[in-house]
Amino acid sequence: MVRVRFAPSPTGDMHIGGLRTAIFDWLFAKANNGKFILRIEDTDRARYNKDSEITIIESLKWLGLNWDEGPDIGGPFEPYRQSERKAIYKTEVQKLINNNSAYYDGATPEELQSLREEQVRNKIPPRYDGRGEITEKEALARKSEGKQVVVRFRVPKEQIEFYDEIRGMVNFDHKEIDDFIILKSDEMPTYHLAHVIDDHKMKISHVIRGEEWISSTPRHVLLHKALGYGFPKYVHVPLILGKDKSKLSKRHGAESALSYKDKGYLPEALLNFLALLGWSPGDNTEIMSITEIIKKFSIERILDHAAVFDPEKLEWMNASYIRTMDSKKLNEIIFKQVSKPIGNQGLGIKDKTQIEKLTPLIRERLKKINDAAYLLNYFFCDNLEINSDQLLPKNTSKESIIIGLQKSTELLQEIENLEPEVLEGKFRALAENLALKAGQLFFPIRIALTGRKESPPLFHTMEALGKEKSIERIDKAIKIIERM
RNA sequence: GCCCCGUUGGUGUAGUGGCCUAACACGCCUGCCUUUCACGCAGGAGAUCACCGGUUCAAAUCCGGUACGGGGUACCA
Repeated sequence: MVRVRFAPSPTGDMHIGGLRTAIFDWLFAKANNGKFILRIEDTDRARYNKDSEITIIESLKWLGLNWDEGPDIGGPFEPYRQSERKAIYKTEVQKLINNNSAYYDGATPEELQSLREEQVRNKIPPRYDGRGEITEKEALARKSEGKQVVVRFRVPKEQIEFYDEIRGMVNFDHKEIDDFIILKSDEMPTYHLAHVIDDHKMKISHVIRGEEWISSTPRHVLLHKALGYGFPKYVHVPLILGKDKSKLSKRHGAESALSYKDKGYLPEALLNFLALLGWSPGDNTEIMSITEIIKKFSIERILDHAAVFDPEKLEWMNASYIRTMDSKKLNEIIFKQVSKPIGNQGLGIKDKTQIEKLTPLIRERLKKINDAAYLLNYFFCDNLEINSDQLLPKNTSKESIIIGLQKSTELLQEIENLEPEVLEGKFRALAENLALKAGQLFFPIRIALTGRKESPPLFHTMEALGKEKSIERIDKAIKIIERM
């Protein structure tokens, strides 16, 4: 039975890198009919952030990465929050102490610091030498005096190796690893101890996590052995780097998962894109439904090197999803966006039917959903701002533009139903009568109607805008030109 | 410093010893379509597969070294 877990620390926002790891976890579980478990690793009280867990859960839910067991829904191995599992860790630590695999240590942070400094000064690798080891009795006495005591793991003098599913055998010399802390002075376990115990107790089959964990895996291997546990399979997935090839961080702009939601990215597009960072199906297909990705996903095809995050390609993929999206759904999400207040990337629109006829006009121009407000803006504003210079193309005289616009309003007045094909025929005829090229007439009209040089096809815009508004805007443009 | 992991056009990937005169996608450029933008379509530029050496009849693919990049070296995860 495949059981994988995503085990974030609630110390900040969920980032793209973490999200990608979660995606691989989830994909692997789904591909193998396994279980996906969410476990919150909140053993660091100093860095703990209350909102973080909420953000993490929201991010995963947004992407549709649903879990089978977790802190919110429980499961057969609850609790799924490490801070609630202290008793379990304590028992296991006691076992370790009893069989001499771990010891109490009374060295103070100051002592540790000076030891480290001395070692660095002498150009020897900074490593703890076990000087603070004390007996259980001494530890108890110290604690009652209010002094700090930790528990350290006694690293055995043996060669350590483990098999990484992506990279193969990895070897470490025991000299590289010093006696590390497994229980902190606040009686919280460290990550190393806690996750080993939990992965075992929760019957995790595959530990899928970021590459940054490779160097500490020997400790985990040792811990598994000392505790008498079996081993999970290790899968260290490549990191995601920023444009400058450094680990993705705040420097690279808003990269928290939820910020992509705010920016108008579709969850299915983000998922698809992220799945392709460090993995590929092998046949060069890129746009894939979630079902397809699950079907094709395998650990063997995960790459062993980091990938640079390219926001431009993400944007392309997002736009591609928007283009092929079901109309009803597109209407829905565009409306959701533009119904937001004006200051919040919306247009304050209350009536959904207003959007339905406009969706086809902006669909292929939309890269991100929150671009909708800009693209739709001129359909809804009452006082369109017009850059007067743009009304006069260089190749056309002021007079002929005025005449063209005037005739246009007259023409519009006569037409009953504004159908694009009909409009186009009539306006082309008008241009011909006035001895103007189509563009010479259409361009000023476009500016008058939209205030912009680019827009959806003119006559579709006219139709959407309606007769009254179109005439009104053209009249206004004529007045502007006359004043020039 | 020490340890570990990597290295195919700017970016993501394909490639698992001969089909590689290196494929696909994003981006970039040109043209077509068109009333503009976008979409779409047709082309193009861009990689001596990090470098050096070895194995082999044959290497992007296997081995070694070097360089470069990344990660780790905490009472953080």
